[in-house]
Amino acid sequence: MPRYDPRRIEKKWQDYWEQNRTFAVSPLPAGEKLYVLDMFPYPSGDGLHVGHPEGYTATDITCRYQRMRGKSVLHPMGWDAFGLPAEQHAIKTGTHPRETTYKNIATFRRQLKMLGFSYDWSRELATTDPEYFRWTQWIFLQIFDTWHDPDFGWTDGAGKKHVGKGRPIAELPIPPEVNAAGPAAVRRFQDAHRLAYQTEAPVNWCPALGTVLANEEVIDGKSERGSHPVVRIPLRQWMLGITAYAERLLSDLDSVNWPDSIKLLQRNWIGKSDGAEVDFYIGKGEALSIAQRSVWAESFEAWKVVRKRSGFPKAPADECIRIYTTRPDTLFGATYMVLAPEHPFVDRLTTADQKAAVDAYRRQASTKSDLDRTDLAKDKTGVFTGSYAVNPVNGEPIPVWIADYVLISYGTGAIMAVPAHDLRDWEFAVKFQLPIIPVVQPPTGYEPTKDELAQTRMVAGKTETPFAGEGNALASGPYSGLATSEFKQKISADLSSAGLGRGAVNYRLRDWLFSRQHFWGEPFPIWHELDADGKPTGLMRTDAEAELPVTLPAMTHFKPHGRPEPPLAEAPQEWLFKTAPDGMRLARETNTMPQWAGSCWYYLRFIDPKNGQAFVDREKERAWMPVDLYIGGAEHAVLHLLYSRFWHKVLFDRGHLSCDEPFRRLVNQGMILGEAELTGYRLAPSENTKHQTPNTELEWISARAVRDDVETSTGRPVQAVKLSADQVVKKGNDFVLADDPAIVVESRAFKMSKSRGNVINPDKVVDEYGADSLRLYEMFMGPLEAVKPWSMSGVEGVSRFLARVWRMITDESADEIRLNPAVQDVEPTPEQLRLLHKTIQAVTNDVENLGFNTAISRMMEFVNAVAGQACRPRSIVKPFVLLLAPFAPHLAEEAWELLGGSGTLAYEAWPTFDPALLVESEVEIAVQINGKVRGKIRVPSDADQSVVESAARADARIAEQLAGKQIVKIIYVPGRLLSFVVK
RNA sequence: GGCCGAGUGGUGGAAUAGGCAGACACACGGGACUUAAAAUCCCGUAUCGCGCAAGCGGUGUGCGGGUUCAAGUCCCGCCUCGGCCA
Repeated sequence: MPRYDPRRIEKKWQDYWEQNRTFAVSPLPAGEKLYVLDMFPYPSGDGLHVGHPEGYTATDITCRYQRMRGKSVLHPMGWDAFGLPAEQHAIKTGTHPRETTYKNIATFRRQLKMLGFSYDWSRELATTDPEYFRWTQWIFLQIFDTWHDPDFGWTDGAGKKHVGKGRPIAELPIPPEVNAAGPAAVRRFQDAHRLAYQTEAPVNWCPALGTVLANEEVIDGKSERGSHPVVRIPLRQWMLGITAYAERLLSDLDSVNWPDSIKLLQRNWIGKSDGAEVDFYIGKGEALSIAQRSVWAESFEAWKVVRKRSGFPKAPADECIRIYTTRPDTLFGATYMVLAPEHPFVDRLTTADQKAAVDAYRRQASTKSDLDRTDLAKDKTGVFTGSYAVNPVNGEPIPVWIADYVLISYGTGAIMAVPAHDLRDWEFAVKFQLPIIPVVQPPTGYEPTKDELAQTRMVAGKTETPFAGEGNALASGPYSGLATSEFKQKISADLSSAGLGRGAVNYRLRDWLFSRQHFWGEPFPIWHELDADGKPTGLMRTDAEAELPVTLPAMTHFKPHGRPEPPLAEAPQEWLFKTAPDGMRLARETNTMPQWAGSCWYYLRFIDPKNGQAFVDREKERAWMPVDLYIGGAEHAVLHLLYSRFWHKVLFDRGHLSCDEPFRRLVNQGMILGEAELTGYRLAPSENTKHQTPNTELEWISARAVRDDVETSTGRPVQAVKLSADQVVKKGNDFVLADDPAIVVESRAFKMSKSRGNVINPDKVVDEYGADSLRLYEMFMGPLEAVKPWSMSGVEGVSRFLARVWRMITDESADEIRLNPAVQDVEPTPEQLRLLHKTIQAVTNDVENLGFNTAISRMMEFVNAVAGQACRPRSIVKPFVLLLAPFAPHLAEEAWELLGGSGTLAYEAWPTFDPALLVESEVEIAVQINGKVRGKIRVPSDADQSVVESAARADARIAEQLAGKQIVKIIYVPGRLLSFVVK
C-alpha cells in the first residue's frame, strides 16, 4: 500500500537535483534572462522561521514557472552573516563568532535544501567570507575615492539629462589657497569632500557594560541588557554621504515597479523640504549681550555691506549662526533662536552667568534619544545662553537659547523660532515667556487644527492660538500682505542678493553613520598616519587593492574592555600598527562596518560569485542586471533598500555598473502570525486573595475594559487566561464567554515570539507533512503581501490535497508504486479538456500575478473533479502535473516519472491553453428586476441580447414579475446578467 | 499625533474594469465503508422568517450617509485593528 510518502519522495528528488546540478545556471543567460532574488537571511541560532519560506516559496514558484517558460533564471541564495547576536554569544560563551556563524549557516542551508528550493547553490556566499568582504572593502574604497559634484551634467543611456554625479576624488578642483597651503592641506581638503568621511557623532555609551550599544539595544535611555544607564557621547565615526544622492534616490523611485506604499515610505524617509538658509549675525568675538546693542548694531551694518559684496558663503564663518527654515516668510516673527545643545557655537555664546545652567542642560540632553527629544507631547526644556543674535531682515536682536527639541543632525542644528506659527516654538515660548509676534494672517474662515487648539492660551482675557498654516503676511515690512508661497520666493531671492541667505532644499535623510564599535564586521581598509608621539595626524592612507581583504585579527577574548573604543583596539600590535615604506608609522582603523554593508551589494556578487579579479564581471553584470523580482519583508522597506540603491548609484557613477537602479520590481511578503488565540481576562490575584484556596474564582473582566494588562477604569491588574474554542461563543461582532455572555473575550493572532510560545518550527512541519505541504500551505494561506495567522489544520488541509493528487495518479492498492489504472491513454471528454484548459489559463494567470492562493484553489477544483472519475486520460493528467510542479515540485517530479517522463520536469514546457476550448456551449444568465436577482436562465453562449431577453421573458417567474409593469430600461452584461428596470 | 494598510460566514480567505457575495480550504454536523478506529468517500453548513416539503421571501461584506438599473468594489463622514514614522 504505497501511500503518499513525502519523506521518501522529497529526499529522492532533492538528491537528484543536487547530483544533476539541475538548477545551476550558465554564467551568461542563454536567451531571455530573469533574475529573481530573495532577501538573504541572517542565519540566527534559532534556525529558519516559517516566515522565511513564505517569500522563498513565492520566488521559487516564479523561478520554476519561468524556467518552464524557457527563461534563463538566476536564483541564488546566501547569508547576511555579520551581526550582533553572534558577537553577543561570543561575549557570553567565548565561542568565536565565526564558529557560531558557520554553524548557523549550516543549519539554515540544510533547512532551505529540505524545502526543495531551486537555488543555484554553486553561487552561495556569506558576507563573512573573506573573498566576499574583500570586495565589500573594495567598494568602500571606491566610495572613499569619490566626491559628489552637484553641478556635473550628464546624460544616461535612455538619453535623459541629469545633474550631479559621483566623480573620482582626483578630479576634485582644489582652490588655489588650499594648493598654496601644501600637500597636507590638499589631502585634508579632499578628505572633507569624500563620500566616505569621518566626523564626531554621538554613540550610545553604556559605562556599566563597558561598551557602545546599537540604537536598538537602548530602550528608554537604558541598556536592553541589564537596564544600565546609557549616555550619548561623541566619538570619531565614519559617515557615508548618502544625502548627496537624496535627490536621485527620490526621483528615481518613479522608474521602479515597487508598491506605492514602499515608495512613499522611502519618500517620507528622504523627507525633502523646500525652504531657506539664513545667517543670523552674532558678532566676531565673545558672546554679545543686549547692553552692547548700539555697538554691534554698527558692526551688523558693516557685516551686511561685506555680505552684499561677497554673497552668501558656502559655509558660514564664525560671525553668524546659519539656520534652516521651511518658512522664510515668517522671518519677521522670529523672536528667539534655538541651537541644538551639541551645536559647536554653544560654548562661545554662553555667558559666564549662564555657564553652569548651560553645562548642566547639555549633560542632561546627552542622555536622551532623539525620539524623546522631539516628541511633541513631551514638555519643552531649554536654557538661555545669555547671548543675542541679529535678525537679518530687521536688525532686531533676539535671544539665543539651547533646547533639545532642536537636533544637531537636522538642517544646520539651529533654528529661528517663530512661536506664532510653529507649535513647538509656541509651546516653548509660552513656557519661557518669550514674545510671540503673529506675522501670518490665516485665511478667512480658517478653523484651527486639533493640535493648534490644544495649544490655545489666555492672554488678558483673550484666547490666542498658534497658526502653522499658510496665509497672508502681517507686520512684515515691505512683504506685508503677500501670500505665503509668494513671500517665500521673494524673500529667498532678496536674501540671496543681499548675501544673507538663499533658497535651500533640505532633507530629513541624514548621512549614514557607517562605523560600529563591534568586532564581528568588516574591517575598514584604512590606516591613520601617526606623528612622532604616536598620535593620529588626521591624515589617512588606504590599503592597496592587492592587499585586500583586510581580515579580522585572531582574537580569543570578546569581553568589552571598558572603553568606548571599538573591541579591535585590543587587537594584536602587528595587526594594529605598521610602518609604511616611506617610514610613516600607521595605525589601523579599528571601527568595523555595519551589517548593512554586506547586504548592500550581494545581488551583484551572485552574478559572478567566484570572480577573483573584480567584484563582478562587466559583461555578466550587463547581462543579468537589474534584479527583475525582489521579494522580502517590509521591515527592510527603508534602510536596506535605500542603502543598496545608494551604493549602486555610486558604483554606477564610477562606471562599474550598467543600470542606475538595482531592483526593478519589489514585493513585500506579509508577516505570518501565530495561531489565533482566544484570551479572557480576570482580575489578578491581589495580596489579599493570593493565599486563599487556589480554586477561588476570580472575577472575569471584559476584554473591552482591559488595556496593557490593567482594567482601564480602575487600574486593577488583570491576568490573561487562554481559552479553548468551546468556552466561547460568538455574539454580534464579539466572542464572549459561553458561561457569561457579558464578558467579551479577545480573539486575535500574535506575532510569533519565543516568549509567547507560539513559534512554528518548519522542521517539525516538514517532518510531519513534508516540504511540499509546507510550501503549498504557505502559499494557500492568503495573498503574499497580507499578514496572516498560521493554522496547523490548514497545513493538514493542503496535505490532504496532495495525498489526493497522489491517489489520482498512483495505485494505492498495489504493493509497489505504479500508475493508477484509471490513468489511461484515451481521448479526454470535452468536459475534461475544457476543465484542463480552464485550469491552465487560471493557474498561468495567477502565477504571473503572484496570486498563488487562488492558483492552488483552481488546482484543487481540478483534482476534485478528475480524481472522482473512473477514467483519467493521461493527456490531461500530465499537463496538470506540470502546473503543480512549481508549487509541489517533489510530488510533481515523482508523478511525472510515473507518467513516463524521463529525468526532471524542471525544463518541460509550461502547458498552454487553447481559448477555443474554454467556451461552454451554454451559459447561465442571472435575471434581475430592479436590481434583485429573480431568476436564472440558461442560454447558448453565443446568444445575443434579443435571444436572452426573450428567454428571460419566457421564464414563468420572470414573466409573472414583469406582468403589468412598465419596463423603463434593460441592461445586458454579455454572458453574465440581464437587468430589467421597471415601474 | 501624522502617514500607510486592513475590516466579508464559526475560521483562513475568493469575487478581472461597478454585474449572481461567500470560490477553494479549515472547522463543525450527518451518512457510507470498517468488528472497531484511522484513512477515504458522499451530503449539509451566512442568517432570519414562512412551509410537511420541493421551495418562497427578507436581511447581510465594520458603522452612518451618498452616487448607480446594479456597490464588498466608487464618493463623503466616522469606528476598530495592524504597520511605519514622530
